[in-house]
Amino acid sequence: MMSSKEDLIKSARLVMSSKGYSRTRVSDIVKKAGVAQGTFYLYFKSKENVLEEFISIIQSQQDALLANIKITNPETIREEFMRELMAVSTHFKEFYKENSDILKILMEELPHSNIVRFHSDNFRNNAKKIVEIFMKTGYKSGLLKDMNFDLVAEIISMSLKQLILLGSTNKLEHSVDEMFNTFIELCMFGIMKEDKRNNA
Amino acid sequence: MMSSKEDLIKSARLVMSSKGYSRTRVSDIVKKAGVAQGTFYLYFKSKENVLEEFISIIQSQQDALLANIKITNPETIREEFMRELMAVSTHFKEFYKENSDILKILMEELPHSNIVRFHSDNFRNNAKKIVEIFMKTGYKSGLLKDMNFDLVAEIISMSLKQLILLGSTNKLEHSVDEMFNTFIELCMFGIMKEDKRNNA
DNA sequence: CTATCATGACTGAACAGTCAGTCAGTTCAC
DNA sequence: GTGAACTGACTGACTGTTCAGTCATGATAG
Repeated sequence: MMSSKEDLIKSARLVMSSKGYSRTRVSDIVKKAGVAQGTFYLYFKSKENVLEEFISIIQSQQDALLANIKITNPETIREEFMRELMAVSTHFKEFYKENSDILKILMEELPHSNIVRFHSDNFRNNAKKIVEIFMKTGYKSGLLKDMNFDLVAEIISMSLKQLILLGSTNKLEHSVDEMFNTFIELCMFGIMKEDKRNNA
Repeated sequence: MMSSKEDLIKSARLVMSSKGYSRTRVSDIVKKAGVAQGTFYLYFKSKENVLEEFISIIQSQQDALLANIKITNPETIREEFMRELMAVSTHFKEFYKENSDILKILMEELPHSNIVRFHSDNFRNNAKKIVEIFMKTGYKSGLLKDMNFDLVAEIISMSLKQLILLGSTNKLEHSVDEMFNTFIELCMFGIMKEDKRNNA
């Protein structure tokens, strides 16, 4: 048996991720949850308060994600490095799959809602930080090129973000998993043939 | 001397790209344009009609972009290929810079507005098509690896899209130009050192 | 005089948020 | 064991506001 609050959150995730926050009516949410309009306001101060609820869900999920990610040690060999990269990317994928609906809602509102903006830096920076630490480790081990890692981390976490949005918008020719893996391969090796590179 | 309609479009670009379509009020637009509420409806059937206006602006700009892009011939050598790649990416950058505000508005509304969705496939496919043709040409010339080019084109155009969004949201530590160039480098060569690759 | 362009007060629908009231369930006094 | 008193989750009709869109009227130019 689900509580009314759980019903409401579940409905809000569903409706808001398909219609977007602004277009979603409180009446849509309560109708889907099968409760009265007033019940909504027993559990949420306002419509916007739902976003805060979402943020706290993401924050706790993110803590769990970070706890699972081990940073490679600097003496890592290539095989070890690749194995750990795969492990990290698998954790990321799972996190995104679990929360793609909420993440989509929050990211769409990010530029327009002060509440979301206030909390979101935290998430973006954490994603970026993981990528960055990972790359610096790879560089120290002599596996990666010398690049502007801050910049590359920004680009990679930005693209991952876009993948999340696409993932919840279902009209994809390729699965998110497939895109995720290819994206990582692309970032690691590029599309240029290696034997042609030294001609430059 | 600007016409009222030009004023209104300029204002709509400004307000909608910062507040988003749903949160923008017609009264915001007319206030910024310095005309009365009724004047808006002399030039636009409805608020939503502004989006259609935006779409037609993008479509004509896009036609100009496509006209400028030459596809490399299959016997291209590496230097020629890279030069053409740079030329294409420069054209893209200019197109994005010119229209980033409108593109941001349309992309945000894409999952929620039937009007935008209806027209947007066109734009997304064209961006993807250019990337794809370019890669296939590179592959035929023996410069690029054998990959799932449809998938890679999807990923690259998706990331470019995200770059546009970031470009109009000003809170960036790196310039869009810088990110754009690094992104292309990343896609071409990856971050992995080439001499380590053959160990796999 | 007629056309076109512009105005801004007005309308009505949609919506977020409220509140007086219902009712199933629980406590407790006798 | 009965019923009176109490609780609090839940209801949905209601309210005040916001806002897209209208229209009667005014200004200006040819």
